[in-house]
Amino acid sequence: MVTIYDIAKKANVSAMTVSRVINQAENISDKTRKKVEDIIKELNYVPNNSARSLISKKTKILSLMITDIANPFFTNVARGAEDKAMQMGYQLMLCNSDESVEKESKYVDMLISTGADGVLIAPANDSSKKNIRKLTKYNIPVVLIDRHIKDLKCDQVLSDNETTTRRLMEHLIGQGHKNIAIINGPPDVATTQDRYRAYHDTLTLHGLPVNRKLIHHSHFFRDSDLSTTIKLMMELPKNERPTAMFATSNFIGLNIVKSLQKNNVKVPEDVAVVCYDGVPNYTGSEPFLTAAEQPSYNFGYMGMQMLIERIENTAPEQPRKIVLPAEFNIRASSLYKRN
Amino acid sequence: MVTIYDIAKKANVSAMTVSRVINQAENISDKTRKKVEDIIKELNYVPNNSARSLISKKTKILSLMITDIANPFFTNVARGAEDKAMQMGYQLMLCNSDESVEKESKYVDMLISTGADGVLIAPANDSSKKNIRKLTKYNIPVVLIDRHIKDLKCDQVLSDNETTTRRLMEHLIGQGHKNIAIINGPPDVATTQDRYRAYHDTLTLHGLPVNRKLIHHSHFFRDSDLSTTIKLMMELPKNERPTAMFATSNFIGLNIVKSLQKNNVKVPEDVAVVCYDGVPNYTGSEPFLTAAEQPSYNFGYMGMQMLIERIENTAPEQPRKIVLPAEFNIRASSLYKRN
DNA sequence: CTGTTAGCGCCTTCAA
DNA sequence: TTGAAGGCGCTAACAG
Repeated sequence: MVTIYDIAKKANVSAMTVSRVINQAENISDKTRKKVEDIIKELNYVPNNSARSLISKKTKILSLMITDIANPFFTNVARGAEDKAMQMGYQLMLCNSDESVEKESKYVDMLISTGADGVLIAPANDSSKKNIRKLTKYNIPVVLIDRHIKDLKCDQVLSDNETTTRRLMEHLIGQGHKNIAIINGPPDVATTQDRYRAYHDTLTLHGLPVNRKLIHHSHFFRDSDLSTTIKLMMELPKNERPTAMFATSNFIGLNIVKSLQKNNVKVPEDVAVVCYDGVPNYTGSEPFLTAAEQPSYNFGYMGMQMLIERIENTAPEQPRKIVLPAEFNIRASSLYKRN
Repeated sequence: MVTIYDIAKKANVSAMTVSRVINQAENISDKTRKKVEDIIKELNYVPNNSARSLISKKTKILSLMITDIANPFFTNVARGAEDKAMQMGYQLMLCNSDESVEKESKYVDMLISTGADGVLIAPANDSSKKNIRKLTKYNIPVVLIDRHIKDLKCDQVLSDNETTTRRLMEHLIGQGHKNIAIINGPPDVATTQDRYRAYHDTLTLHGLPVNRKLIHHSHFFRDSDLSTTIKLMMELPKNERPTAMFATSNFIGLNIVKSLQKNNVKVPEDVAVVCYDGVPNYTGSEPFLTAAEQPSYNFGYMGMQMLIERIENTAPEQPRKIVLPAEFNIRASSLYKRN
């Protein structure tokens, strides 16, 4: 390994001078700078970040902690985050928590050990609070994306849960639906709670009842069979039976549609479906599912920007909150007017 | 920051003893070990990896260099790579090269600086050789995935380009197609070359002509309009006009189908389409495109495994080559028999 | 403008 | 089984 001392010796200067050249210091004569730079190139010298970090306490390493990179929402988040990180001279560590606070905790320890300069995190659930607290305790700035956590003061990039849910619901109500089911995520996740509240409030606002039998919690995984839930709901007496379903996340929406079809319930004739968040359309054909598409790339990009500003102390002291609106795409799955 | 000295002082032992406890050394009395461990927990001590790396020259950081995490093939590669890395106690750095050797080169320098223990890479193109050479020059093991590079001796996980291409082609030939176009990737990428060769050989083997007018190079990006190419081909005299197209990558396949439809060419009636590699089906409906689906997760998982074995010196000295077969899914886009 | 000294947190080596 | 000294590669602080 080539060190600054090797460079120094060959250039007949001190190691300090080499260090100055590397760090673009001002007070160096052009001659020595040139000489040192030439030798650096000649010997293929690359500075050792471990040594630098030991002194500076900075690693230029950031982390993106998400639940699963294979979920298209997070795939785009990652792409946005990495773009911004690279642009600002940072490297990005990828961590998949799989919705598990324990796995998250392992990563947190690794990140502290590594000396990550900051973490952009979509927390697994409300219990992630202790993981995040641990990070901040070690002075590692954290920016929350997608899911906020109560009583945790930090920058965040969130979806406009209230507006988006309301608009999806009002679309259904406008189509004449009265019994609207909600297939939601796990109860201990912020988005689940916020979207439920907006669901509840919108129903109430429009004078519609909130029926506990039409509320179901699923998980976020791809490919889960919701047949049992659907059967239970479809066997309700006609005055309670849902004619529409609100899925609070992308995979839940897909799973509902699949499970409905599997159980011979026609979409949208028997049951209309709307979905919070979408998925990429990889087919040539028209997408089917009505969805409020989130600007996922920007969750990553803007989150990263806030994180780096926080790290580099160019951010206002007060925690900032960015709320990103969704884009509505009304499609066939919810287009069937009822009386 | 808590250091081993803080622990040592509080435990009335030397820093060395603390270090031994951390590193699970054998020769420590149970009593002192217990005492030290308790204090470590009490003070929330986390070892400083920069300091450790400075001595050990190991960072427990690996890199995954791919062209774009948003391509579903690489999304799954990333998931597989990260799973294996985490399982073996490594962290994973994500790098998107965007098919650019220059961007790749920047990442390489950062990775050398960071002291990455190894790199799993899908090289941008043949010119990536110098980037990889640089890594190996710094004794950073490299494992190639998806794209090999001539005269570069290292472990690799590749697709079975020859067999897969041949089977896709023979499926088309079996359907009665004689003029089969190939919409390939950029010429300087290994998979482009290998798949072209197999395309060429299969045609020849079956006594079919290879027509230069039916050979087109596209790039790998999502959403590119292939209308010009398609028009040119469809305006050929009937005896040369393609009745089938072989797309050598997932997004190319999608772009072809879209562009064909846009130009009022019916798939599969006018032109059948087969595709090397697939995309996730996020719709409830049947997928349309005939595809040889690659076990992308395993590219990442097995590649990572080989990389870690190489790093930890548990691999045979000879470079290994794993060839993963594809799964054939014949679908509507190629099911239309010709005479 | 350039060099010297000391030390970041940890571990290797040797000694007790 | 434990400890002391020295150094990994680099840079802050000071000196010249």
